[in-house]
Amino acid sequence: MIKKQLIMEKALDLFAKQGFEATSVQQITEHCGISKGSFYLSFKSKDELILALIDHFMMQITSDIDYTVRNTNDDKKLLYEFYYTMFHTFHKHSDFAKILIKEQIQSFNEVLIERMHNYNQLNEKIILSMIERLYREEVELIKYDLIYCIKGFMSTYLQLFLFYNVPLDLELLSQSLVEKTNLLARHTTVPFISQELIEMINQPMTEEITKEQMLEIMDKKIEEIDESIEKESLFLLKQQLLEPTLSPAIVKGLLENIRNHPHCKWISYLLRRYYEF
Amino acid sequence: MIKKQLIMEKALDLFAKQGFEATSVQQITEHCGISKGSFYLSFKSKDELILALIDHFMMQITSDIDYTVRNTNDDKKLLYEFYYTMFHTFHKHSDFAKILIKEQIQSFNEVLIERMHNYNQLNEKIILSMIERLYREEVELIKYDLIYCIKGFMSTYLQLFLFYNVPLDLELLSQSLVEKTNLLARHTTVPFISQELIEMINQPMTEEITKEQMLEIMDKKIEEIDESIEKESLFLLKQQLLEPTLSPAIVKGLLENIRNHPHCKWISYLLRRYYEF
DNA sequence: TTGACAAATGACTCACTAGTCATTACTATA
DNA sequence: TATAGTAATGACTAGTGAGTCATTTGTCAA
Repeated sequence: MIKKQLIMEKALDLFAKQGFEATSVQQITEHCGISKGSFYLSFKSKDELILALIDHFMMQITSDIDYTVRNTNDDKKLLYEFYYTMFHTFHKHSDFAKILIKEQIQSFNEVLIERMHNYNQLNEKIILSMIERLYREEVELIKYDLIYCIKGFMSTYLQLFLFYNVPLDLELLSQSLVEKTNLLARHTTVPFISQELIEMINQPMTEEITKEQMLEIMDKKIEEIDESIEKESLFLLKQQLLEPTLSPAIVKGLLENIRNHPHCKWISYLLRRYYEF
Repeated sequence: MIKKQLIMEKALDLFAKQGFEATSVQQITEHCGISKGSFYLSFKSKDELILALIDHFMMQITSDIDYTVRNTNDDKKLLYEFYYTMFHTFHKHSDFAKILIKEQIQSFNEVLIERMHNYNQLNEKIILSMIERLYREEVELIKYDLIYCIKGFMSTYLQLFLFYNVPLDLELLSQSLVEKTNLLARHTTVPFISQELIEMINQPMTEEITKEQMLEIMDKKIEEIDESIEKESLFLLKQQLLEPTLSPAIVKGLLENIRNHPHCKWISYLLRRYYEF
């Protein structure tokens, strides 16, 4: 167990400096003063190591932030405490944070991408709960945009103190972001990210949607919709899905018909993926 | 020449899917239907290829945005046109954009990091010029924060349409960001990023500052400052730099004295790096 | 001291990569 | 058609990396 921690610590060092791909197991074991074989007694593979690191730190970071949000009773202080804790915990684990930002995950294995996706959703949930508690129905239409703005603030200002090791005043930074967040929450009138868009995004990317699921959604939407063109298009597309008879050009045209209908974005997206347009 | 473009195109494909490191020259040439030797007739190395790609696209993207900002005469439309062009150009080159986000550069060779740093500064300049034109002295104190917020918006919303290939309404997105930017520009009162901080950051990271340059800065600051403690601390630190006589603890204490003085952040940062505190 | 078990080692395998270069295929001119 | 010059090839080199496993070292109870 101790060995495992040693390896994780030293590997973190090297990953933060050189990146994951560029660091060999050899280097890690040398840096630990152990043999290569020994490494494989603690971890089945290099991938298992990075997974352990990500789990270890993401759990800490996530729970730090979650704890703060749950245990700050004073609503007036909530946003400030959130930002402060977030920056503070990332600062505490800055080597890990560097890895997180450098390796945009993406190119790793499936398991890892899935895992990061989950942590991401978890964090979004925490932010959402905070927003809903602070602003109530006032932000109903713009709450998802607010999440994205907060995440935007986090990422740009994080870069600042991770990659230029400049001394920063976290208190001032948090204060400044509190003001910005309040401004956006109270005065934004043009929402961009709708409930539907969020559903599209949070759909697990890997999993394929089945034809049956699509048919189900289409049935529901056909009932919901009043506009005749869209309704008929949707109906024809449903027929096409059950029994392909129409030419690609027609299918594409029908898809175009429903593309901009607010209730059809999700299904038109699925269909486009299905037909590989 | 044609060959070069073919390679760049196909490589872009693979890099966007798998990442730069994970894509071998072999794979690229297979994807092009040419031999390995042929690759090396067009590019001296794999690094030269990624450099060519980055230059090719960054120049296009940067000049697209710059053109729009320079040629939009109507101030009322400027912000909108900026966002729209930015998203539009990144969308047009979405494979490249993916690479840009995935490979956080960082772990590449020196030349590339330097190059990206330059494009980054160029883009910040464009944004700054836009902000100054739109809001004049109204934003003097918060203009750098505004740049960072705009960059934050850009990066989060870019992620949205790069990694979930969801159909997005760029016009609405741009409108929505215009509103947010205006809100922040007109009502923010708590600045975080000062002129001095920006100078710290834009300092080329690779180049080492010489003792002489530090002495020069210190002389200037000693004259500027009125507060006696800070002034004396700075004076002692200057003596120490010329002729080390004080113990590390004392030096650290003196540094602590000047750390929070608004005029001394930069020099205290340099000194801390110099003494490796 | 011995024997049994666990922990640790590092030489080794196998797969893969960037980059080279002698050879071959192609092209255009005389 | 012959020839010179260019473009393209792919087997090859030299190197690296992840992961394995026969062997050695350490530990502790009898």
